[in-house]
Amino acid sequence: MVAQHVARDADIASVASLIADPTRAAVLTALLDGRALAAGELARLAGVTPATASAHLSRLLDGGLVTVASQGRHRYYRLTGPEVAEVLEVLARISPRPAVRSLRQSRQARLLEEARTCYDHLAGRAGVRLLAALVDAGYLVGQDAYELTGSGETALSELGVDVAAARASRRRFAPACLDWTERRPHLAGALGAAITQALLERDWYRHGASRRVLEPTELGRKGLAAMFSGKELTCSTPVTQARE
Amino acid sequence: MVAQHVARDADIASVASLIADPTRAAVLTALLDGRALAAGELARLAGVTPATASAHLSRLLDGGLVTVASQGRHRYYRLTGPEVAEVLEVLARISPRPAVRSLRQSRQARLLEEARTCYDHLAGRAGVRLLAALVDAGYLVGQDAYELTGSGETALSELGVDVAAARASRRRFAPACLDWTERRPHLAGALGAAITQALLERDWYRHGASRRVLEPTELGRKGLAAMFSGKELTCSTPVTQARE
DNA sequence: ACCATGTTTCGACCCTAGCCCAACCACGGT
DNA sequence: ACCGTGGTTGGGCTAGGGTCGAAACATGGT
Repeated sequence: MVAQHVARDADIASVASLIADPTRAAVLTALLDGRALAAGELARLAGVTPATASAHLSRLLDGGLVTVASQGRHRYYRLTGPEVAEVLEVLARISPRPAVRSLRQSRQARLLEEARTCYDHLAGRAGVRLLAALVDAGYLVGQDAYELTGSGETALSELGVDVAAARASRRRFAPACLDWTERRPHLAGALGAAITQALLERDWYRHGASRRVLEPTELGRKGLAAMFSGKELTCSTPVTQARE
Repeated sequence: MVAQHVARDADIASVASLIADPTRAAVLTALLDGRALAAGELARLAGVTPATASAHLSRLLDGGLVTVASQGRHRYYRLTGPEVAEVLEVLARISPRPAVRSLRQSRQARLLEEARTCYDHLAGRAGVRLLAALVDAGYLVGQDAYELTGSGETALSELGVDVAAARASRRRFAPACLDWTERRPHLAGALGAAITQALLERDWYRHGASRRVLEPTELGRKGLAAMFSGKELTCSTPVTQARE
């Protein structure tokens, strides 16, 4: 007697098995900031030999989770798209938070919780606070998906956000995304990405050592404080700058 | 030399590995309608012996993907919550659509595409059409997340939807959810669930043989046509009723 | 032409994890 | 108190897949 209802669903097990391996998960996580990385770099980040990494990348490629671009003798891998990043984010939401072991890791964890990119938009405490501030200021209205008000459009344009381009994109405009660490929403979608880009271009935030971590600059602290009349958006007592 | 940046993220690999096994994926999919099923029933659905299923369920339990309730000599398993269902749904979105093999499977697939539950709300072509109709009728406004208009509140209340309860729920009220098969949004969240419940209670839709499939009744066709002044919401040429 | 660097392929090893069978435990009914 | 059914546990088998070293392939620089 065989299974009565053969699942006629998509084959989620095959995709899940691609993410299920710790090495591949590390690779995907490393790509979570949306940038393209070379195979060797990914091997190093994941802590395996190039041979092993290559095998994994080949499987991820087959599964359509990553795409590759050859450039000279390098091969740059990147996530196929936001859908893949979303899967990783949603998985993280129901994954056990690992116990912190070492001081170095604990610092890393705190940095990630404070401010990071979630594929291409600001997440973590800073992301949650930013969304709250934008709503408080009357720049955004809505609940789970937001719309820009007139004053919001002006304010963001002044910041250097290309609102028109964000609107023209085929992506959802300004959906909320439940933050993985904060369990409260931050701003995602085309607008979230555009704002984050502007923050980086203005040098209000900078990529940290681990790339996904974002750190506010002095300029950024002041700029944000001015923009939202003194609301505390950045971590006032910066995480101790231990260098390893 | 060990990995340079040990990922300080959640351990997504462990959760993914729980979903990665075809048998466990089948079990989770079977639970995707939100109901609680007995261990033996799940074993039968997944096509394995009770012993095997028990081992799998035990792992899913450890991983927090399912919860269990003992009732007499039965043990009823259910998904832990909507977050788990969301993971499965999002995974399905980037999973390869399996090639249809047999006629029986093709029928199943068509039924699933036409109308099904997505955890606890209507999905598939019918779900997408329903959302479009609700927006067209001016009952819902918004983009990625919706709000109920005055006329919408009246209309849905008449249908037997408990809008107040849906609003009181801690869940997001009326977010859009990108449909896995249609790639267009259907209505999710507390309101989506409440509407679906009302449709079932009114006997406008009934559970199909495979439980996740929903089929409109004659009453439902007429009711929906009247409610939306003739818009075609249900499949006019019903899928051929082959009985195996 | 040659070498150095980055990447993939091949072969071999090991180990995890899924499967079933059989026995055991738990609960209900008679 | 006894059986029958539903469920879990332990043992043994097997297969699939992750790992690395060595070698082949590709590209760029000298």
